Amino acid sequence: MPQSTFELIYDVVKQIPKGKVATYGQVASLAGNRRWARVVGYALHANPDPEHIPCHRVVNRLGEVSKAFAFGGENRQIALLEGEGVRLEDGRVDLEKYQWNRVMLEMLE
DNA sequence: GGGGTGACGCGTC
DNA sequence: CGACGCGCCACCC
Repeated sequence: MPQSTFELIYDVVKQIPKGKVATYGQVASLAGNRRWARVVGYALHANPDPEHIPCHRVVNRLGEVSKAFAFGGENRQIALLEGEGVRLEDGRVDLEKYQWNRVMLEMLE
Protein backbone atom coordinates (compact mmCIF):
# COMPACT_ATOMS: atom_id res chain seq x y z
CA MET A 1 0.00 0.00 0.00
CA PRO A 2 1.42 3.31 -1.08
CA GLN A 3 2.25 5.88 1.50
CA SER A 4 0.68 9.27 1.36
CA THR A 5 2.67 12.07 -0.20
CA PHE A 6 3.19 13.58 3.19
CA GLU A 7 4.66 10.38 4.52
CA LEU A 8 6.99 10.08 1.56
CA ILE A 9 8.17 13.62 2.21
CA TYR A 10 8.62 13.02 5.92
CA ASP A 11 10.56 9.87 5.18
CA VAL A 12 13.01 11.80 3.02
CA VAL A 13 13.42 14.57 5.59
CA LYS A 14 14.15 12.00 8.26
CA GLN A 15 17.02 10.72 6.13
CA ILE A 16 18.80 14.04 6.00
CA PRO A 17 22.04 13.41 7.89
CA LYS A 18 23.06 15.56 10.82
CA GLY A 19 25.16 18.50 9.79
CA LYS A 20 23.69 18.60 6.30
CA VAL A 21 20.74 20.42 4.78
CA ALA A 22 18.47 19.86 1.82
CA THR A 23 16.34 22.21 -0.21
CA TYR A 24 12.59 21.92 -0.51
CA GLY A 25 13.00 21.08 -4.16
CA GLN A 26 15.57 18.44 -3.30
CA VAL A 27 13.30 16.81 -0.77
CA ALA A 28 10.46 16.90 -3.25
CA SER A 29 12.63 15.31 -5.89
CA LEU A 30 13.83 12.56 -3.58
CA ALA A 31 10.31 11.97 -2.35
CA GLY A 32 9.32 11.18 -5.89
CA ASN A 33 8.33 14.34 -7.68
CA ARG A 34 10.20 17.55 -8.05
CA ARG A 35 7.04 19.59 -8.40
CA TRP A 36 6.11 18.84 -4.82
CA ALA A 37 8.34 21.60 -3.52
CA ARG A 38 5.28 23.50 -2.38
CA VAL A 39 3.76 20.43 -0.87
CA VAL A 40 6.98 19.86 1.03
CA GLY A 41 6.62 23.28 2.57
CA TYR A 42 3.05 22.50 3.47
CA ALA A 43 4.01 19.12 4.85
CA LEU A 44 6.72 20.55 7.06
CA HIS A 45 4.33 23.24 8.19
CA ALA A 46 2.03 20.50 9.39
CA ASN A 47 5.00 18.58 10.82
CA PRO A 48 3.13 16.11 13.05
CA ASP A 49 6.32 14.61 14.47
CA PRO A 50 8.98 17.28 15.10
CA GLU A 51 11.08 14.91 17.16
CA HIS A 52 11.76 12.65 14.22
CA ILE A 53 11.32 15.10 11.40
CA PRO A 54 14.30 17.50 11.36
CA CYS A 55 12.58 20.18 9.34
CA HIS A 56 15.23 22.64 10.46
CA ARG A 57 17.55 20.93 7.97
CA VAL A 58 15.30 21.93 5.11
CA VAL A 59 15.99 25.30 3.54
CA ASN A 60 14.88 26.97 0.34
CA ARG A 61 16.92 26.88 -2.85
CA LEU A 62 18.96 29.88 -1.73
CA GLY A 63 19.90 28.21 1.53
CA GLU A 64 17.75 30.56 3.56
CA VAL A 65 15.85 29.41 6.62
CA SER A 66 12.13 29.82 6.73
CA LYS A 67 10.75 32.97 8.30
CA ALA A 68 7.68 31.15 9.45
CA PHE A 69 9.58 28.40 11.20
CA ALA A 70 7.25 26.84 13.72
CA PHE A 71 9.71 25.90 16.43
CA GLY A 72 10.05 29.32 17.94
CA GLY A 73 11.12 31.50 15.08
CA GLU A 74 13.89 31.28 12.54
CA ASN A 75 16.47 31.89 15.24
CA ARG A 76 15.57 28.49 16.60
CA GLN A 77 16.27 26.86 13.27
CA ILE A 78 19.55 28.72 12.94
CA ALA A 79 20.62 27.65 16.41
CA LEU A 80 19.81 24.01 15.68
CA LEU A 81 21.79 24.07 12.45
CA GLU A 82 24.80 25.76 13.99
CA GLY A 83 24.64 23.21 16.77
CA GLU A 84 25.19 20.56 14.10
CA GLY A 85 28.13 22.32 12.58
CA VAL A 86 26.28 24.06 9.77
CA ARG A 87 27.59 27.57 9.51
CA LEU A 88 25.14 30.26 8.60
CA GLU A 89 25.92 33.57 7.00
CA ASP A 90 23.23 36.14 7.52
CA GLY A 91 20.56 33.51 8.04
CA ARG A 92 21.74 31.59 5.02
CA VAL A 93 23.74 28.38 4.60
CA ASP A 94 26.37 27.66 1.98
CA LEU A 95 24.69 24.99 -0.09
CA GLU A 96 27.95 24.27 -1.88
CA LYS A 97 29.26 22.91 1.39
CA TYR A 98 26.29 21.68 3.33
CA GLN A 99 23.68 20.51 0.88
CA TRP A 100 23.00 16.83 1.46
CA ASN A 101 23.18 15.22 -1.96
CA ARG A 102 25.76 17.59 -3.25
CA VAL A 103 28.22 16.49 -0.62
CA MET A 104 27.75 12.89 -1.62
CA LEU A 105 28.55 13.73 -5.21
CA GLU A 106 31.69 15.58 -4.22
CA MET A 107 32.89 12.62 -2.20
CA LEU A 108 32.85 10.48 -5.31
CA GLU A 109 35.41 12.61 -7.02
C1' DG B 1 -17.03 18.62 -5.55
C1' DG B 2 -15.11 23.47 -5.81
C1' DG B 3 -12.18 27.05 -4.36
C1' DG B 4 -8.65 29.19 -1.60
C1' DT B 5 -4.05 28.73 0.47
C1' DG B 6 0.94 27.86 1.07
C1' DA B 7 7.78 26.84 5.44
C1' DC B 8 8.68 26.60 -3.10
C1' DG B 9 10.97 27.20 -7.78
C1' DC B 10 11.81 29.59 -11.83
C1' DG B 11 11.17 32.86 -15.54
C1' DT B 12 10.42 37.94 -16.48
C1' DC B 13 10.12 42.68 -15.87
C1' DC C 1 19.42 43.36 -7.62
C1' DG C 2 14.37 43.29 -6.03
C1' DA C 3 9.46 42.59 -7.08
C1' DC C 4 5.86 40.12 -9.39
C1' DG C 5 3.44 36.35 -11.55
C1' DC C 6 2.56 31.71 -12.76
C1' DG C 7 2.73 26.69 -12.20
C1' DC C 8 2.75 22.94 -9.39
C1' DC C 9 0.33 19.65 -6.01
C1' DA C 10 -1.86 18.35 -1.56
C1' DC C 11 -4.67 19.81 2.29
C1' DC C 12 -8.58 22.24 4.67
C1' DC C 13 -13.14 24.43 4.70
